[in-house]
Amino acid sequence: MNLSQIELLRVLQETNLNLSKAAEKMHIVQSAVSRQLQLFEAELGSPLFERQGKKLVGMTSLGLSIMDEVATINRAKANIQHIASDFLDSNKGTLHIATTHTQAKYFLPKPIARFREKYPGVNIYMVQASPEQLIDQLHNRKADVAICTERVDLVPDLILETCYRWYHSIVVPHEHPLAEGLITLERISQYPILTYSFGYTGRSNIENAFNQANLELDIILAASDTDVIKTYVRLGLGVGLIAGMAYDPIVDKDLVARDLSHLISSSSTKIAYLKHNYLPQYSKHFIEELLIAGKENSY
Amino acid sequence: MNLSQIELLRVLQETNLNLSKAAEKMHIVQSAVSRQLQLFEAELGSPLFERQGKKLVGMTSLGLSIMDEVATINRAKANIQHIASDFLDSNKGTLHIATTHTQAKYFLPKPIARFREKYPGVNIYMVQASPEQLIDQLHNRKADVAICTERVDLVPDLILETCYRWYHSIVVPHEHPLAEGLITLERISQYPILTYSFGYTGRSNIENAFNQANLELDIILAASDTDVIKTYVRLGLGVGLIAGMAYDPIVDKDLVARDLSHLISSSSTKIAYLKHNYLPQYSKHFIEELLIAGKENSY
DNA sequence: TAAGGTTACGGCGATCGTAACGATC
DNA sequence: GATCGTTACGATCGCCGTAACCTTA
Repeated sequence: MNLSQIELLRVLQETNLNLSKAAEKMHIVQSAVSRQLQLFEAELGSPLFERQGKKLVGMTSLGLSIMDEVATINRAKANIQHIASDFLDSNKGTLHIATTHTQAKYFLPKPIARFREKYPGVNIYMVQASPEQLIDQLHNRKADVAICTERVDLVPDLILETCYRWYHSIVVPHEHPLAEGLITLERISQYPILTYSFGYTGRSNIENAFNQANLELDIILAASDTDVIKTYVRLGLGVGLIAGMAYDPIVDKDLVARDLSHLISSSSTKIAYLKHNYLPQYSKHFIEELLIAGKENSY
Repeated sequence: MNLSQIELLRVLQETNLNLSKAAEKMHIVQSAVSRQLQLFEAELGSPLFERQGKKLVGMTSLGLSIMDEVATINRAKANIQHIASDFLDSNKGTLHIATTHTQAKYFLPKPIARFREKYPGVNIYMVQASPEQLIDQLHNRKADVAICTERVDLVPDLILETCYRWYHSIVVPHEHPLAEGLITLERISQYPILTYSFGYTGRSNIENAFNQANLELDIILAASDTDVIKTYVRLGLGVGLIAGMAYDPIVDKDLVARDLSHLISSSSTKIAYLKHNYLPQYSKHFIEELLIAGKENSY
């Protein structure tokens, strides 16, 4: 058994059990891959893959039952390499952050600024993506840390930390009826709504609140991006239902924000990163900064 | 990086960083080990070991920080091998049980008999040892499962399952004053005591009970073995303070057992096995049998 | 000087690449 | 015949063992 054989198993999974593709990925010729697989199976004493003729069409139960261990070894190997390269120059490196537009624009600026002060040598790459993509980014190791609100529960091999809690608000032009008076779900539901796309920024909490009150929402625009929503609110298309922190009293002074904390339950923005994955010191520090910034926030 | 280099790191730890001993353990010459270590350090870019002259005297912080991953890889590798050899003939194999005398004699016979009925092809090796040794047996992979009462809490990388709870009893000859009347700690403390050695079979619970009552015990004999205790009780040396389940109404009919459940808090016998360690199907079944037998017991 | 570690060098074996072949769609 | 996998064979590179050498208790 050797590490390239272990790696081969991983690559084979990624290539739908195609030996030729796997060989390409591993920068060796296909025949070498074929032999290595045979050698490994011979060493273990029984096949790891089901074959139809010569084609690999699936894994044997033995193959399946060792894949956990295979993944563990590959993870640990990558971790060793990261730890070592990290050690060489501990304050240089790259931090990959995956997040959604709302977080990137309204929450991250402060913690990122603080982080850059402390680690000026670390390059920051920010990837914007949908909540589901965020998790893929982590799994593909394209991101070290993800920050988002929805769809991150119940994913195993992720570590989740609640960063901060916040409430939704509505935003309307000053002359809109909802700019005045007591806000209720009933009143809101009488107007066309502009809010986040499904799966974004606490959208599910919005759904739940109105569903429970047996009210239907007339969502005429769904965007993944608060700025788009605000733009169309300004045009008078309807009521913007956005994250409270996305209202800026200065920039948005032509709009009125009304807090909905009594109507829609709080959403929590979370920090997610891979379990069993080595994070360099500066990444851990960044997470610290996020948590601190989260505590300072009170939207 | 390759698996033997990873293994080398483990072996070096076990040999107090002695390259020659490590080479011996790995069945290669010392110069090969020296070179492999250099190659690995070169690959990672910085040394893993502190050196005084040429001698290895400790690990660098890099070395220390990768040892977790190293251990993980070694574990996973061993697991793969176990899973595979297990797969070859799933109902043959060997089950190594580490336990103390009391468990071996009074608790294990029934679950082991049941286990043998279901897996007649599995050889059972039982190692008797002190509670501390039990844990070493697990870590050294000399045992798959350990069953014992004391000293197993707070050890990381062990999985613990409570098997059953039991109480202490005293045993005395029929003519002894304690054979009659209400049993109290005060009464017991007036006689010479024969009980378990320190660290064995709930001994710490005994200590605690008498300490809290501000009573001193005159322990004139401490054995790791209930039979020794009973033998000397028969000779009239004093009061035997033993695990309740170690009194056999038939074999020990010349002795009287008095329950102490109202005086000494219950002890719990636990099943311990290594986290992250592959156990074959039959071993898991054995643990099931232990839990079942534990539930049936009511000492 | 014994014990532990490094360096130099030759040889062997593991693994790769080339290439021809076999199977399956 | 295109794709995918296996087998054969020669070449290469990695790794081991021998052996001489260095260093420190």
